[in-house]
Amino acid sequence: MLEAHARAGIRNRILQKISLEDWDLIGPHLEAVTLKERQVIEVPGKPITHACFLEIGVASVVAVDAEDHRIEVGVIGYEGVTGVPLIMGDPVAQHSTYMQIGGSGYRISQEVFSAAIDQSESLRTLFLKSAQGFMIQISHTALANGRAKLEQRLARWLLMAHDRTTSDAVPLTHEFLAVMLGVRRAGVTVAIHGFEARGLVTTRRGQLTIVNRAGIEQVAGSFYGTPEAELKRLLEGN
Amino acid sequence: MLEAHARAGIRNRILQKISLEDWDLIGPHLEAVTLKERQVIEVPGKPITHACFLEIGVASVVAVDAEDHRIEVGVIGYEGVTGVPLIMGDPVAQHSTYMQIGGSGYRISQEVFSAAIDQSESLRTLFLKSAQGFMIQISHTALANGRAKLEQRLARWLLMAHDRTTSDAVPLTHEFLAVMLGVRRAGVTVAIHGFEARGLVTTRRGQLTIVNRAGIEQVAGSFYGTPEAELKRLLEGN
DNA sequence: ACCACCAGGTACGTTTCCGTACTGAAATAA
DNA sequence: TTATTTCAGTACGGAAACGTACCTGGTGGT
Repeated sequence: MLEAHARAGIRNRILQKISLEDWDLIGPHLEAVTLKERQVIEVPGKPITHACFLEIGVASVVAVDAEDHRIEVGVIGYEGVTGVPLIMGDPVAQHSTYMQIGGSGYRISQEVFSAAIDQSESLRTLFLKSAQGFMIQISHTALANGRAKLEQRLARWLLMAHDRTTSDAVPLTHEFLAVMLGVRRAGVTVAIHGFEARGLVTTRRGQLTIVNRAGIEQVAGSFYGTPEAELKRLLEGN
Repeated sequence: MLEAHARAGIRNRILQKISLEDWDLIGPHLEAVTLKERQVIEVPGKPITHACFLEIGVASVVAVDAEDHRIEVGVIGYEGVTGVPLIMGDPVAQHSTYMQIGGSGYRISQEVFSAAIDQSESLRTLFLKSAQGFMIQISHTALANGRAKLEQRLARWLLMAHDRTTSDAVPLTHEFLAVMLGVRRAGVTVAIHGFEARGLVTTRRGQLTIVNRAGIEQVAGSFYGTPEAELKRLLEGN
């Protein structure tokens, strides 16, 4: 439950963009939630119970196929909302979604969320733009997966995570980074060593800290940036 | 222009699904078009002028970044419609879209298309489901790009093309297949030889014919199939 | 304090695919 | 027909990443 006057403290970009008139459809139905790392948000094939507006933390959206091949196709943080299929009118989750970096947010039930989108055109426009931004992110994941080297993909991932966290620390094991990128754990270890040697990051057991973001951006090259710019255009734009 | 009684001959799955009431918003504004191979449909960063309902042929949707890395993220045929961003309320193309296999279809101007979606909720629901299906396709392209071998990705592509064509012939050079998959032309040549040796396809200069579809499905494994099944669920419903 | 476990460092042979490039054959244009 | 271009076949060294596996040191539990 969030009163109109409480909106000041909100970080979530989408919630911020909701107009005062639309706020009644959403705000009063929000429930503050803590989201621990590994907490499951959506399960493939199962109904989506809530949409979740993240404030802190990073959620991973992972595509899975029938033979259990899996790879992360996108991440969601304070700039977006989980439950994209709901926006598209599909109540069923297609992907596995879970918290990769713990945090907090506000959630709203599927029923209220879907009804709000149906009722308010301006709300729908907003959420559709958010979904479109996410779609662009997925496209560029496909591009990076097909064209980029491990090192570039890792750099891209770190930047996307960094965008969505408040500190420079990325509290993740090499193992999890490897699962998300769809590569070997050992491959991630070696790549991180490369970053460390160049002074781009420092590491600790289960944690990695970004020291030179510009340097990491240079490694990622243009595999990073387009979805971020496009989301900005979609939300701020015109 | 297409009168209601002319709908019988339509192959496009989305047009087929438009209700009689909604048809007035779309049908009378359709313009029959021939779509030659390589014909450009959307250019990244430029406004989308039309949505295009394909009847025959296959369109490639290609993600491009600032350094001109490019890879195909999805294909569209008679099961869908080009101009997905329009459905999401974005008038600007993000991807490069062009005909990969020539054919024909019906197009409708952006203005009329967008207005129709705004006006009719049932129409919007239909197109959103189509867009959601396309998003799933992109996700699985990302999965295949990250996890599958060249041979599996080639098999997946051939199956997706085959689904969208009327004959078993795929009139494409190895060069174009390579561009779409983001691999070397020589790599495609070798992979096709493998298929040929196993009796899965026959080849001619600039053309490839599918002989044993089941065999190709076996090669692709579960990298093929999920988006197709999900689209069916979305459109045929529940 | 001890133990069990987990994260990470490292290694090695192998596979896959790349970059490049040359050749011949087929289609197209002159 | 001949010339030209395009497409396909093939080769070779090399880079990238894989699968696997073993070992060490940090961390948390009891």
